[in-house]
Amino acid sequence: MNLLAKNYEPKDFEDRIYQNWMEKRYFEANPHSEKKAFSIVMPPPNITGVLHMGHGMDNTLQDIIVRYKRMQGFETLWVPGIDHASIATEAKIVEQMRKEGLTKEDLGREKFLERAWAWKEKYGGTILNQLKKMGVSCDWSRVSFTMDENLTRAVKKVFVDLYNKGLIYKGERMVNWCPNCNTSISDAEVEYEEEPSHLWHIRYSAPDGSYSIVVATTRPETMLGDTAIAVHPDDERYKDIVGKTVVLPLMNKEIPIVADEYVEKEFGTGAVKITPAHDPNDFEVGLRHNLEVIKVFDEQGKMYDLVPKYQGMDRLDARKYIIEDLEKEGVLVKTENYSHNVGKCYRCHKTIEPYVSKQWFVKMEPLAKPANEAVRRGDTKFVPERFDKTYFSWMDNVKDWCISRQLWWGHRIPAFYCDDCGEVIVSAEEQTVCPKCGGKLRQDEDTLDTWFSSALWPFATLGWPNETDELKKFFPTDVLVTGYDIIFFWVARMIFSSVENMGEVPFKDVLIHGLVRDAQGRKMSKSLGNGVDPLEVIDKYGADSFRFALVHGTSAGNDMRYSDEKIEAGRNFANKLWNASRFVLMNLGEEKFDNTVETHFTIEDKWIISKANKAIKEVTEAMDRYDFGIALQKIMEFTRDEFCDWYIEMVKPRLYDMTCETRTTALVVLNGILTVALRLLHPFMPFITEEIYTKLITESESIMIAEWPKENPEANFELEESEIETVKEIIKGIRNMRANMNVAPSKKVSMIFVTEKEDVIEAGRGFIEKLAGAESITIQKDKVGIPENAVSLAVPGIEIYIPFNELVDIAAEMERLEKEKLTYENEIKRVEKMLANEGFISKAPQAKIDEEKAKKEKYTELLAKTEERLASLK
RNA sequence: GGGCGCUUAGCUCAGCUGGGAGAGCAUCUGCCUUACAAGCAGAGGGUCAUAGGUUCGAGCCCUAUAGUGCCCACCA
Repeated sequence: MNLLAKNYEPKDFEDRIYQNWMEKRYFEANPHSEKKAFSIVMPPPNITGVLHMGHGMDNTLQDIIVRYKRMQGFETLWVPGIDHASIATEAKIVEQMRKEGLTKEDLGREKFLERAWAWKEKYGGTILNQLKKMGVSCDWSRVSFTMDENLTRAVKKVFVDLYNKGLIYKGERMVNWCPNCNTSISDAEVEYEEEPSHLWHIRYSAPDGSYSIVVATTRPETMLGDTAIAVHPDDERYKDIVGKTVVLPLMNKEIPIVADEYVEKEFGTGAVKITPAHDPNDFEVGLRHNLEVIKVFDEQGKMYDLVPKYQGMDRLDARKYIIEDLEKEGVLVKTENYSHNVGKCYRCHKTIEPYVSKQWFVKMEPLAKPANEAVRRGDTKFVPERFDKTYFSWMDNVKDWCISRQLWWGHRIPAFYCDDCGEVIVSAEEQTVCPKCGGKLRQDEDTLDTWFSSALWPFATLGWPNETDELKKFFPTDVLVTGYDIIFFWVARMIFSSVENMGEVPFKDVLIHGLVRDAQGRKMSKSLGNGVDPLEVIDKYGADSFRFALVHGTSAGNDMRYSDEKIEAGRNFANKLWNASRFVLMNLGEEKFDNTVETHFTIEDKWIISKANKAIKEVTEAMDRYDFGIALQKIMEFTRDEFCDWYIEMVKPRLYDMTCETRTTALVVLNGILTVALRLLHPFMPFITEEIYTKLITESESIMIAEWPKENPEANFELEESEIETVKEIIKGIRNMRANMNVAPSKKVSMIFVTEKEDVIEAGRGFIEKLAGAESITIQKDKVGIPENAVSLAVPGIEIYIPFNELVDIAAEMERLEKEKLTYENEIKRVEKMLANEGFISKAPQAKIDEEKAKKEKYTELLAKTEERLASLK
């Protein structure tokens, strides 16, 4: 016998099932399959990472999609992989070395990279193994890494191609410099945080003291590198002194006063100190006025010896001394409190510096244009749609992308320099000898931005630049699933890289999800210590409940709050399903049948079949819209509210009577409907559905490869469906009344039905007896012989009388009836108002009008019955 | 400064193209009914932020306002 364990214990089977799926190689995709392809590439987690809720959300959604499509018969590929995360990993390794008292320089590049690769080997697979606990069905035979051979080949090719097209160039520009990570970073990697600070007003005087000008600055320490003062050309206050000079305090050096439109007359004093080396706007002003670029501090933020006493100080420490000295000199006019945004490194959160430096850039405009056109055409659609605004607002204003990093861990820039003749060679192959002068070549020391390689992910993981079968079969991919926080970092860059290299978009849809927050709505973070560990949750409740919690009641693009209650709701639902299945299996016993078994459907069989058919339709539609919260809701409603609460209860008498002619039919339907529910649920809760499915009578050895249920137009039994719904209404009404009048559930009572619809009552007789506690049921067409003291209720076309005798709590019943009366009256009022409205009658669709008329009729009848009963009780 | 969300039952949130307000949890009442007390049955609870507008009809569409959150820009 295939019985289930008494209790739902996910630990007993989740790992075993996953192992089995792996052994059966269900996750693996075949590029030579005849089946239509469906593909997703996984956003690769960093090799520094451990599984967190964000991964949980992201991969749950992907797995839902992939399992759904696989069941629908697609040749489904989900490519997993990991990212070398250049800056983050290097920082971790440097930190590890620091504890041993070592620096990168001590080790040298080669030894350092050995360590980095060792790190990758050690930690690289950790998160992927953690993902397995969630039940993800990606093709593990195709794990990719952003630095493996093929990706490296792709990176080099793209770099060289873009260089040859003039879309990659090297230049001295103002970049974002992180003095802590010691590298340049891109604009996207800077995060701005508001910080309280001051606005210092400093007076710069004429050489002869005949005039002076006060500037306002938040960065007094950079004044040592001032090479001008700028004012607005139209500013009357300073008109006379433009073109003259002032003396730079502390440096005792004359600098010019220039006029430039960049200056806002209204801000501060209307005069700005210009430090071309340390401010992007000043740099531009400097270019326009041909100003000298004087660096005040070095790459580590340590002061140069412009003024010897500050030499070697950190720039932010030097600030204090400089302010003191300005004060001593009497040129500090005013100190205002001022709060402003400070750029921070998104990796280490230290203040970044605008810094002039020679770096490699990607020219963005020619790449952004066709990519934007493709998205505007709808080649790629964002879900929800509004996120295309995020994409466009970034892409439309994007500046050239600084791609070189002063790091060792990453793709080394394939540029080679000849120190003898200055020749630069960009080549995918290693070059050692200068083709021009025969001199020795040395390779660029820098590596590429991590995102340069992840941008190629959707096609490079499929083998590009080789023309692989995988690429032919699975590219472009179908959907990318990711959080809104990496739309610029990654999504945008994948799109323009793909349009450039592949001539088409990398994916048709981008499904955007929100953040998983804690129960108070705060972002989960290490520093707050409010992060929830998915592995702990899975260990305690199982992966299915975990996945349920991340999807139930959510909608795309919105953040969600995580709480234990949500997990418990999932666990409770799983438990419900478990027990219902246990019931079905117990009754199936040794029974074996296939689809040739003769069946004689009863009314409740037809009802549940019809309901299942509707559920299939609704769930499938929701799945196709990526409306997973809705889909799951529908599945629960069908499984619990219809199948468990009603159908199972209805068929119990047939099951317990071994001589019942339709007993086997009941078993066939129970088995059949349960497998429908399980298949619908499988993408969401893969383990429990598999555990149960494999014990039922089915055609497939695993639910993973079972067919997604299809709607069957022949399985809509409208009549039986509505009759059972009426019976349900009757039972609910009686239960309600009994509860209201405090009649014990065990107390059986006799009932008299007054109706013309005797066949409905006949059909439902057994159910009413069992589920509403009827002792005897009499059906008659008139009210002859109904006892005086009977309470009653009505559903359309049917009146039910129950002689409760002395048990009746008349007051409670009267109260209930009064309330019922009011409800009906209000409904009638509402409908009448609608029907009296000429606009409604003339403009509303006829179907709607008929619907309202029918309602009026129905409620009028019910109201009359209610009033009648009230009168009889008085 | 610009953009995008959110505001619906005590809490957390659904609500598709406008047509009688929903779920989970919590609360109250009654039940250990041979699948399930992680359960069953029943109940209470909402002028859908506010003010206008469009419409026969608005939680849903438009405008404004308030509160709240996020993203971008970066005027020293």
